[in-house]
Amino acid sequence: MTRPSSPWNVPPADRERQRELKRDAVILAAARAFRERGYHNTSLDDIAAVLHVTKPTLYYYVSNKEQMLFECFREGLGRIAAACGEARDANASGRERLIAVVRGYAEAITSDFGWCMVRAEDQDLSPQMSARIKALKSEIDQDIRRLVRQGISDGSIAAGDPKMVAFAIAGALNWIAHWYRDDASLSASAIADRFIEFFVNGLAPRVSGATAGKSP
Amino acid sequence: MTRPSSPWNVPPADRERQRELKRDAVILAAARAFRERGYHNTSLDDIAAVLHVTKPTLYYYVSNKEQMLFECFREGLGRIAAACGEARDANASGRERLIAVVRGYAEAITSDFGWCMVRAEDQDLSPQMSARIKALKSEIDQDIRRLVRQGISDGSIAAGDPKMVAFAIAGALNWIAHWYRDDASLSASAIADRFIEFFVNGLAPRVSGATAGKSP
DNA sequence: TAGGATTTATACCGGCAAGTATAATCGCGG
DNA sequence: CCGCGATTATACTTGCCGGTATAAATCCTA
Repeated sequence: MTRPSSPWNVPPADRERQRELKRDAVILAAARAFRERGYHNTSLDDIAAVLHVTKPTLYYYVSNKEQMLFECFREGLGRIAAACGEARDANASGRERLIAVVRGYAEAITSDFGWCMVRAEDQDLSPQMSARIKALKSEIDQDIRRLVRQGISDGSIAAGDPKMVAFAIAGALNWIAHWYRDDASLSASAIADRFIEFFVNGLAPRVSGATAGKSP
Repeated sequence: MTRPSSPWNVPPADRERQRELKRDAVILAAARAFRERGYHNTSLDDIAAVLHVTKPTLYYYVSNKEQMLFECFREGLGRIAAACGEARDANASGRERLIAVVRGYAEAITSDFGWCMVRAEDQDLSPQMSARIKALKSEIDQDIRRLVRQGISDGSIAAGDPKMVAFAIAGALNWIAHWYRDDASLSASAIADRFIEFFVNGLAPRVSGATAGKSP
C-alpha cells in the first residue's frame, strides 16, 4: 500500500530525518484538509486517508488535532515574521521596506498555510496555544505599524493613522486567503504587484509624474 | 422566569408580529454567540440559554442550526447590498459612489452580523444555501468592481486592475470583523474615514494640494 | 538471527451536541 | 369557562469523531 506522494512509500535511510519528514507531511496534509473543508469539518480520519495511513499513526507524530492547527498557524505566521525581519535589516525607506513585507506576506498567504493563519479560529485552540498565536500576530501587526511610522518620519509615506493603515493593508492581504486558489490565474507576486500599486498610489489619479512602486 | 432583554418577557399584542420579533431575536442571539465562540463551538443550548429558553423553542422559530447561520449571512450581506444599491442610484462620480459604499460596508461589518458574513465557513452550509450566499457575495464583488471601472472611465479613479482593487478594498473592510469590538475606541464611521483617506490617497505623499475624500 | 525499539493497524470507548417525541401550559375566541 | 391552536419544556435518541488500549509487524543492531 502507501501509494506515491507522502514520504511513507520511500523506504528510509536514517531514522531521525524520516520522522521529521513524516511529521511535516502530517502538518501539511492537515493544512490542506483544513483549507478544503474547514477545521471542524475535517476529521482525523480524513487526514489519515490522504496520507494512506490510519488515525493512530497520526498520533505517533502529533499529540492531538489542536496541535496540528497550532503548527499550521506557526508555520504560516513564521513566514510573515521572517519577511518582517528581513525588512527590519534592510537599508531602505519605510515605504520600500513596507513594500517588501507586502511581497513576503502575499507569498505566505497564498501558501498552503494561508487558510489556517487567516481563517482558523483562535477559539479552537487552548488558552495557552491561543495566547502564543495572538502574540505572534500582534508582533507582525506592530512590525507593520512601525514601518508605516518610519515611512511617515522619513517622508516616504504620507501622514495618516498608522494603526488603521496597518489594519487596512494586513486586511487586504489576509483576505487573499479567501479567494486565492492554486489554480488561480495570478501568482502571489503578481497579486502583490497590483496591491502595491494600489497601496502606494491610491485611487485618486496623480497629477504629475509620480511614484509607482515596483520593488527596488 | 424570562428576565429583561429578549422579547419573551413582553407579553404580546398581536400574534404574527410577536412571532417575527422572537424569530429575529433568535437570529440575533445566534449571531452574537457565533461571533463570541465561533459557529462550531456554539451549541444550541448556549443560544437558548441567552434567551432564557430551551432548545426545542428555538426549533419552533428556525428549522435548524444551519438556517440560523444562513439568516445571519443574509442579514449582514443584505445591508452591504443595500449600500451598493443606493450608490448605484446616486448621481456622483465613480469614486464618490465607491466611497459611499465603503461607508455602508464598514457599518455593516461592525454590526452583530459582521462576524458571520466574514468568518463563517461556506462549508458549514448545505450546497444550496452555500450557493445562495456565494451568489450574494459575488454580486457585491461585482458591484464594487463596476464602481471602480466607472471611476476609471470618468477620470475620478486612476487606472489599475479593477478586480484586484476591489479585492483589496473588500478585504480591508472585511478584516474589520477580526479586530473590531463594540467597546472599541473607534466608531464604524471613524474607521471608514481613515480607510477612505488611505484608499484615496495611498501611501505616497501627494505633491501638490490634492484630493482627500470626505463624502459629499 | 535473536531481541529490542520503532512504527503501524484493529477495534474500541466516551462524550458531546443536534435534533425529536411527547406532553404540559398558555391565552384567546366563543 | 371551555376548548383549540400556539407555544414551550422534559427527556430522550442518535451519530459522529477525538482519542486510546492493545497487539502486530517491521527494522536495525549485534
